[in-house]
Amino acid sequence: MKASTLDRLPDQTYVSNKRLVYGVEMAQSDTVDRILDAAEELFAHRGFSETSLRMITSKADVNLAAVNYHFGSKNALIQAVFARFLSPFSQIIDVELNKRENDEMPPDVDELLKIITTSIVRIPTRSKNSLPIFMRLLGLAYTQSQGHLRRYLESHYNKVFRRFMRHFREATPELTNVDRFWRIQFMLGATAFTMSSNQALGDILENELGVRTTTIDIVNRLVPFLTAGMTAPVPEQPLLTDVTAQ
Amino acid sequence: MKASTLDRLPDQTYVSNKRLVYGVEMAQSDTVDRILDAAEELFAHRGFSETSLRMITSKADVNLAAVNYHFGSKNALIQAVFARFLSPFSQIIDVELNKRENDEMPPDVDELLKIITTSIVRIPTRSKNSLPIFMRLLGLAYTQSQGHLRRYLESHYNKVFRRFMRHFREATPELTNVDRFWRIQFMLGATAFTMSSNQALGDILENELGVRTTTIDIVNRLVPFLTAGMTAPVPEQPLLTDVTAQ
DNA sequence: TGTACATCAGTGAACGCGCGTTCACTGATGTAC
DNA sequence: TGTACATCAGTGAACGCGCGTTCACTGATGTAC
Repeated sequence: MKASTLDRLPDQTYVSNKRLVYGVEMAQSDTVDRILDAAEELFAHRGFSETSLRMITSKADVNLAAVNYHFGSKNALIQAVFARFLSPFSQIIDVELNKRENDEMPPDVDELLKIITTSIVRIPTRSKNSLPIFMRLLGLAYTQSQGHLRRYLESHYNKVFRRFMRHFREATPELTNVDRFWRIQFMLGATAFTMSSNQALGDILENELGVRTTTIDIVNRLVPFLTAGMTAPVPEQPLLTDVTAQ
Repeated sequence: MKASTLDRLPDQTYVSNKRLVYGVEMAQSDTVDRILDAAEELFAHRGFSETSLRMITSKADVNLAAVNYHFGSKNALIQAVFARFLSPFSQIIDVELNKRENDEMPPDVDELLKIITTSIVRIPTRSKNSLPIFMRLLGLAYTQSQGHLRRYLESHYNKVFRRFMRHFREATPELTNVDRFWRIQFMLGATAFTMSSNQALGDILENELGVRTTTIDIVNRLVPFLTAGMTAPVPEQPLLTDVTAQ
């Protein structure tokens, strides 16, 4: 198809000019992918409210109305950006958990974290920045108040999330449900935050110590930190007592 | 009402009516505080870009133009909201560190975290929600991309931050500079993120397990988690190897 | 002491701007007969 | 096979709206002489 198009270059009356870039025919509905690519990068760098459709469409080099034509609204575009990462991720995680559930020994905290990190690394990437962008988007999803996004994520990925939480419960039988809940939030926080400031933090470190850190380096440092925190003994005496009940 | 108020306070005939509410003289420029109170609550709940000056001024019950009259711009208002929390906080931290620097034993990681948490709790509060609001604002400061805010915080609080970092370095001599840098980011992340979703996470937990968690409860759980992560041994073998150098 | 002027805190209305969304329209391709 | 109509993927221009900011103005209080 590609070759025949090139062969018939003189009478390319069937193929629109827009689809012919450097003589190569682009994938069908190229526009949708171009919008998603531009949107995910701008969202990751600036946040959702701070990124306008005009920024996205001019970066993607498509018409302003194309976002509403293909996605319906800005909010639906935000959700689509997440779906493109999360659908393969949740599939990979499901496969991994299926494998482990046949084992005689249930995975411990360290192994669970390794399942997540290796699954993330295995998401099919579109560029070498995909991993930090995905991490940063996850961080933003948690910290920017986007009600529609929370509802969307909950309705689409709640099942795999709960399945994973069940494994965490089995891996930490010594924790109460409340302690475990908060420690999981701490883990998510350390991860989402670090990944969301990934680039900026890496630049600071390079300036100060002259060392370049890759996303994979950070993950390698993060896992032992999280494992230690997750499996730390629960102190008997609280540090602060709640005099004001605030 | 006006006459009887003035009867009971005969010496205050110069005080304007606006300053006399329920017979109590308000602090000077009541409007400024009302704006700050409304702004900090709305910023904490919705984020900076998502909160308009019209929301703030109508909640504070002041004229729309009053924000620009007293603060100059929306960005300057955001900075003022932070200054009201951070100025007392950095003073308290300075006093605490002065005390400890005369000790023969330098503080370890656990003690350093306790200094921070007890200092935060000691910030003079204006309402019983001040603590979660402050925590959430700190989280937003890190995760929302507000260049002006980062520059402001850096120029005003960099000194106390670096002083604290020096103590962390002395408390963790076994870590390389790079390892320590990233672990400090993990700590900041877990804290900022958890605190910034404070309210929402507490609601989820209450729904699922029927338990109410206060901000102080969360801090009590966070400190042992962070201490364990910060002092975890550094593994000799990396989990993932950097084949793609991404 | 009275008068003139200055300063301060606040106000109401308007400004221009960028936003997400809508709409009528086009031109290429697909389908029915 | 040719013709008529339908569908699809856009496009250009405009829409109304809410935004941060500005500006001329007011009325109370402070200061100088």
